[in-house]
Amino acid sequence: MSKPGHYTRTDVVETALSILDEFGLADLSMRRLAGVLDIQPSALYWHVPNKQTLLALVADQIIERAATVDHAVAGDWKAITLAESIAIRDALLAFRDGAEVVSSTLALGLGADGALARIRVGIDAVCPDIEMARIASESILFLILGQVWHEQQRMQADSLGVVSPAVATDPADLNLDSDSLGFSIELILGGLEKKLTLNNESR
Amino acid sequence: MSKPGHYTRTDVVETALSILDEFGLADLSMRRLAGVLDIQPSALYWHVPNKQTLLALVADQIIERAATVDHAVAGDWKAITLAESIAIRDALLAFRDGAEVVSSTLALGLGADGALARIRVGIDAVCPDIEMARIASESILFLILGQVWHEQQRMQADSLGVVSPAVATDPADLNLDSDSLGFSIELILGGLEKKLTLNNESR
DNA sequence: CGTGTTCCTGAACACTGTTCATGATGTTAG
DNA sequence: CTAACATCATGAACAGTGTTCAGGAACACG
Repeated sequence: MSKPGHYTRTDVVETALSILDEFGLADLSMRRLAGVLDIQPSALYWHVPNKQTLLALVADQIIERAATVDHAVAGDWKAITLAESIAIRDALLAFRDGAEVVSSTLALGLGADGALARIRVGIDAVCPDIEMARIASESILFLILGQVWHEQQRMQADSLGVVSPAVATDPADLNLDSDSLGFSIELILGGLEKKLTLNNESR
Repeated sequence: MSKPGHYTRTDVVETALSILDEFGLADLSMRRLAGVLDIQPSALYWHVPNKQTLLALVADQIIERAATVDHAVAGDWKAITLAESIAIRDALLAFRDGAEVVSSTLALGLGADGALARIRVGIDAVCPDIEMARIASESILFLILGQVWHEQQRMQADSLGVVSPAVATDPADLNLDSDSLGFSIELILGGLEKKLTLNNESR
């Protein structure tokens, strides 16, 4: 990973992403990143104004790599939204501490807006109330982030080997967590559907 | 805030809580905490093994102070769950960066379980499937944490005065956010109710 | 009086993000 | 060909961070 000459901003972000994935957010320091690139830490500040925006760029990369969902073939709006959510979930899970990185940069409003946009497409199609669509989409995003964050933190705790192994290595756990998210989202979509039909009947 | 003699663990947590509320999580360092107590930083490590568990104790304090909800007078299970959720939301909002602190310690599994327990009481009463109740309760908790975290981060950004004031000081925003949470939770509770009645009809 | 617990001191270690003056490249213009 | 310029890097320093550890003062108990 040590190139001969000069680096570009993309190289820096890419390397940061690989460090994040291998060693976790806690070990992603500017000094370590510079070390991997065989560069002085101060050199990073030519490519990036500070660490926070570096992390924002990393977060953008993570959700940009979420698998694309074919809306034409995916089915009705609920199926589309669910598929899109699962895609985002998988993208977060694909990188160590992915959920925490995206959560933070999203909270700071520094990026990672693509996730919300992707969730909204299915909902906007059937929900005329724009405010209602916004709240529902944000709720789903919070659900994904919260659950994946929780799961990834538990993975790290498990790998450090402190928790009880009886619960930790339950073979059905991964599937169960995957179903958990699907179920939670179905709850929201079901509730939304209910509210939508009620609004239609009242006219 | 400087006592004459020795301090107890409660004093340390209390002081940490006050620093958090006044200056925010970023400014809550062990050195600053020690300074307020007029004590060497190393002295803190007699009361507490490390900063993370200190923050966990702070998080516990925050959600312990959530207003109690009278279940007898609050109404049906949906009203109870909503009231409990609003109480937790208010507790998080009562301290600066409250949502971030609770989120982190909850993700690390170091405490703050009281929040989940409070949300569950209303749901457990009507949902026989224990796994279903768990997922629904966790979803609501993630919703609360995500939304309040977002809101508090925006408050700090506003106070630093960088964002556009046109949107920032919208007078209807606070009420709107409060309604947002209520609406999101209603979505989940509505979806849950739907699933429950379907299960009942199928027997 | 001596022993033991409780709480704290002071110094140090190994980090962290960030700034700044300086310098070596390579590209472009006169 | 030379002078200027943007690009990308150096190396040292600043001001902080969480945490550890040997030691010491104050108090209670038998």
